[in-house]
Amino acid sequence: MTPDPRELLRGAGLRLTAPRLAVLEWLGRHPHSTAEHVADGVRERLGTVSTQAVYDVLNTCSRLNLVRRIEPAGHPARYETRTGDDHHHLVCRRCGRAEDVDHVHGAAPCLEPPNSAGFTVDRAEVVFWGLCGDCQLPPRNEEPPA
Amino acid sequence: MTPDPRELLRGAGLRLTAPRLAVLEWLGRHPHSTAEHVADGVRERLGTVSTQAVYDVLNTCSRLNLVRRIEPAGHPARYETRTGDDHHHLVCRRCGRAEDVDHVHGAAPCLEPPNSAGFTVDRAEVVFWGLCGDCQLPPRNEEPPA
DNA sequence: CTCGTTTTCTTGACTCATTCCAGAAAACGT
DNA sequence: ACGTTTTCTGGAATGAGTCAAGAAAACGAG
Repeated sequence: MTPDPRELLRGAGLRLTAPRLAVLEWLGRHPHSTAEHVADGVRERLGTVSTQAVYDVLNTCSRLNLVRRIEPAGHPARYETRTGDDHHHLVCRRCGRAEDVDHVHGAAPCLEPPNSAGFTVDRAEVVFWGLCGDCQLPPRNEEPPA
Repeated sequence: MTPDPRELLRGAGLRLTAPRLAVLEWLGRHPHSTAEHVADGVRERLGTVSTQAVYDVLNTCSRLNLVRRIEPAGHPARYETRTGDDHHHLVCRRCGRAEDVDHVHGAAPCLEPPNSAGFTVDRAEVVFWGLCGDCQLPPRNEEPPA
């Protein structure tokens, strides 16, 4: 289902450039990467790419909804190509790792804009905080109880 | 219901200091302030207080659950003294202003930790994004349609 | 396929919110 | 009143991301 980056870019009226293709392809394969991850991945296959170029691609594509940006409190932003469905995320409060969470109850459950004090609500975001598998074993002082 | 800062600090085993009292009092009166707001408010009544002191107070109190920190994506953190109940927030995506939202449906609706890929989920956070009253009038080019 | 225009990329300086550090100054138990 | 411990000050530093100006690619027309 991972759509061809070429298609995506054309569909959005963007020029096809090596950095863009590489970023989208990388993200398709590695969802929830940070900008730094993306930069690394992209450089691995293209050689030299400026950090700014990566941010440009990421920002442009976010704006056009080719990618979605997640910004977990206290961690650098992460990006994914799964857009369009408003799925939620599971985030590790220690390492920032993120995973997708499909809507729990059939449709949008608590997404009903509440009596919103003058606000125009257009989206509800749900983040489940916890510890990922790797970060659950942190008490690394494993002295056997006396 | 706003509890006495003095009580709170003592209850948490913290020393009573001018910056702490001032921060807590300010926050009680101005929920969802940013660190900068708090610093301004505190200085207004104490004269000189270092930025670091404000952050220290805020961090210490967050850790001890005397205050709660909200970190809306793309905006500086905001703080409030309403802790203990897991209410949600309404955030203006333009100016970052935040308002409280009591649980929409009786209990926690989609707060059920999903089948969490190895994660230990301990909290669900819901943010309603939109535009606050002041930010809804932004299209300031009000040419009448030709 | 060559040119010109427009978009994108590179480089490097810079911002902002926040933290780190070391020493000075307050709290408070005795 | 004192000494220990916690907290505050001042200033440098960090990390993630942005801004800005010029060089380099895309691509549509000829």
